[in-house]
Amino acid sequence: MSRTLFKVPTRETGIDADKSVLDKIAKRKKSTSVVTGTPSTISGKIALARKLIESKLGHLRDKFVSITDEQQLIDYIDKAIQNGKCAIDTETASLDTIDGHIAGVCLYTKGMKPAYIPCGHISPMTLVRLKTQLDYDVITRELQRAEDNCVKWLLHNAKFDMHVCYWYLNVLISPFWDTNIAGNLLNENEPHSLKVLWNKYCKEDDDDAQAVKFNTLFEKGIDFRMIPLDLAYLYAAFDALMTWELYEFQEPFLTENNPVCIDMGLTRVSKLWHNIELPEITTVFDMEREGTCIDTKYAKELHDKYTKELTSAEKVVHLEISKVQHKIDRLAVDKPKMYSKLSNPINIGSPTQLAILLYDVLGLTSNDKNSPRGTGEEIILAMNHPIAKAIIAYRKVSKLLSTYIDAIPQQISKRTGKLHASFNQYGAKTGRFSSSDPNLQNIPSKNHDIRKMFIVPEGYVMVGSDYSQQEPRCLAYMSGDESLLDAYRTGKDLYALIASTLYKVPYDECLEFRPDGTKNEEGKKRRNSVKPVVLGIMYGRGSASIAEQMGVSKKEAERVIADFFKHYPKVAQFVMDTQQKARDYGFVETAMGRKRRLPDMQLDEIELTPQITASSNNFNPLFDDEEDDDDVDMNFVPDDIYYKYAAKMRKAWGRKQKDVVKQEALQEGYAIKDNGGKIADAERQCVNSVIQGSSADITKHAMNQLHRDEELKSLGYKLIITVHDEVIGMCPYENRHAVAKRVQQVMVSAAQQIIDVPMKCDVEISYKWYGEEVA
DNA sequence: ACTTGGGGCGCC
DNA sequence: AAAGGGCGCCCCAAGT
Repeated sequence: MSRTLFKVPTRETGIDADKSVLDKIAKRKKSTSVVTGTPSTISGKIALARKLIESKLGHLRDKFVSITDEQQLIDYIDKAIQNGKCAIDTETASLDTIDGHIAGVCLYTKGMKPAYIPCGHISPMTLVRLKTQLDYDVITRELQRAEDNCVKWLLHNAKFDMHVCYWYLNVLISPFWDTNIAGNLLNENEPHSLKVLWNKYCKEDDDDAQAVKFNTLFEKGIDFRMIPLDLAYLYAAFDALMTWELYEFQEPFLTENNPVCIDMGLTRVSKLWHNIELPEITTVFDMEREGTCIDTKYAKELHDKYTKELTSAEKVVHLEISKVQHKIDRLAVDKPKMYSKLSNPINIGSPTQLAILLYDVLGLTSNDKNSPRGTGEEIILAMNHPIAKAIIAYRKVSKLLSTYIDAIPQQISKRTGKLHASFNQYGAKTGRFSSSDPNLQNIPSKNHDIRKMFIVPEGYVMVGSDYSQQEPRCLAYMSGDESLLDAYRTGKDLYALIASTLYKVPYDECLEFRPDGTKNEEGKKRRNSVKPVVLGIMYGRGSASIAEQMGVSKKEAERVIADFFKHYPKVAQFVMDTQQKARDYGFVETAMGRKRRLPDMQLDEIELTPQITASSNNFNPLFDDEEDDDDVDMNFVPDDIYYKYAAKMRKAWGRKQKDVVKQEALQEGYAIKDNGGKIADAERQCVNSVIQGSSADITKHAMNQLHRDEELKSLGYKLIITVHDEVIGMCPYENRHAVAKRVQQVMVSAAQQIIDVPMKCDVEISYKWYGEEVA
């Protein structure tokens, strides 16, 4: 692998260390810890950590090792190379992998003691780096030697440690396994922290080794570099051991020809793991490492502009409030409790205060039965009160300012001057990415102001590429509906085609533009009105909701939906089959075989629990003694009773009627737990998981292909952002045309390696996100 | 002082 | 009768 390293990073000596640490020292004189018993001084926290570590991990003192001798490390790496595998984990001062500090590296390979190699530890008193640790250069050299000798690195949450090794030790790690992501593939419905997984799947002895969470040993915000070396290794080395053991547990499940894998029906999942998710780790790591440029000067201008807007929006609201000051005064007398919750001036950002203002002061009513005191946009605007628009305007500006304009520049790395957001590869249970710190997947798109903050370096252009109708194409493929597939194969506009069949109007009359290029408002209307139907089916929406989206009556929507299913019968079949599969097996699968387990699909409609109360019909004083419990199944429910109430609950419409049935059952001595809601939720998730998850399969595969494409590599193309059906990269200005062409080819071919439907991909070249196109 | 849950809202 | 899939972040209010 010929990935270029940057120049040797500057390393902290520790002397100029964290301002936050100094702050804490300064603060400690002021703070009192008497009340809570929680130590607030550094030395107090360390003393507590010592006590806890010694009691919980003291027995590991001789089983683990702290490496501070060069030859010892060389021997360790020799063994790792000999074994061909090594678990690695890193400890850091904070969760910041770029502007923070490393504390040490944990290693484990079979035949050796789990090891901690401290390197960034400092004296809590003087903040000077401890001299008893190996030099950074030695650790870098040895890790690089292992990497060069193709050691298969086992990690948990690999991307984090890859960043740490890269930014603080200048070593690029090639991950061989990630127990976090693998864990998600094996069961997305469980917590995936290393300790929890290890305790659940690997711990052999209840009393002996017990994985202890960081938070239980260390006070919040403690800098691991200050933990003394004789303690640090007891906690840290365990992580590498746990990662190794968890890998050994997971490996058979995700190895294609292993009987365990076959028996568990994980063959396709294992392929997904090796062919997409595992390579994706490096793809995403490199993407995050590259980061995004932010136009900070422009951000400042935006700050000024929107701050002014916020102030004026606030004024408008308060002007409206001042008009009803007399009513507020009256509230002080009528409902003092309510009044006391109001600040002066009223905080528009507080839902509580806003609700009091709208419902108690102004006496307005909500149009939403489900939230009688709601303050959401729809409810407020429906009130038709002059204050409504002002509140919404204030909210809009406030959101933009606090979530984007002000927050994003703050997260720019001091070290690189770029924004290095996180892209969480298994952020969603469907397999989709999520993004955080900051979330680059919810940057406003209609308002171009914010997106224009995202720029590229001098001499570069931004290359945005997005799949056109990715999810509907997945629906066409997964359902195998010929009419739907035909629409894409003949290159027709899907929505126009659907509108044409549903409204029995010629196809050409359902397009936004006529052949001569002029706008056809009627056509646009028809086309847009069927979008909610397709989307609704993919989201598992009901007819009422679709009707609202379409702007027609519920009846009309039902007719259109029924018509849709009539014309696209395999879509209807697909929805039913998908749900039935989930009921039978407890999961659904994407195009690549990614699983979404939906255990709620296998719930009984209702659960009956016998109520042993004096008033109930089945009360029997003889069974009231606890000794009798052994022989009697206290939860026994006759079948006929179950079916009787299941049927009654099914027929009962609305909460009121259901409550009546529940009361009736209670009289007969049974408490009903209604699972109807959970099952309905799961039913909606079935189809959506398949479509959303298959789309994720495609985008992830495309990202890997783009990342590894030799032509794109030589053209200097780099990924920087992904937003579900969209991949954003950059390249040198002069290569823009070649890159655009190639990106499109790769995106389309990647999709077609997964779904057999023609795919369309639009590529745009610009200098900034949503900037004007560059020719 | 810090965490948690809810409301609200930005995106696909 | 009502029925919206998947996220993360902001703020507030209440709980520890």
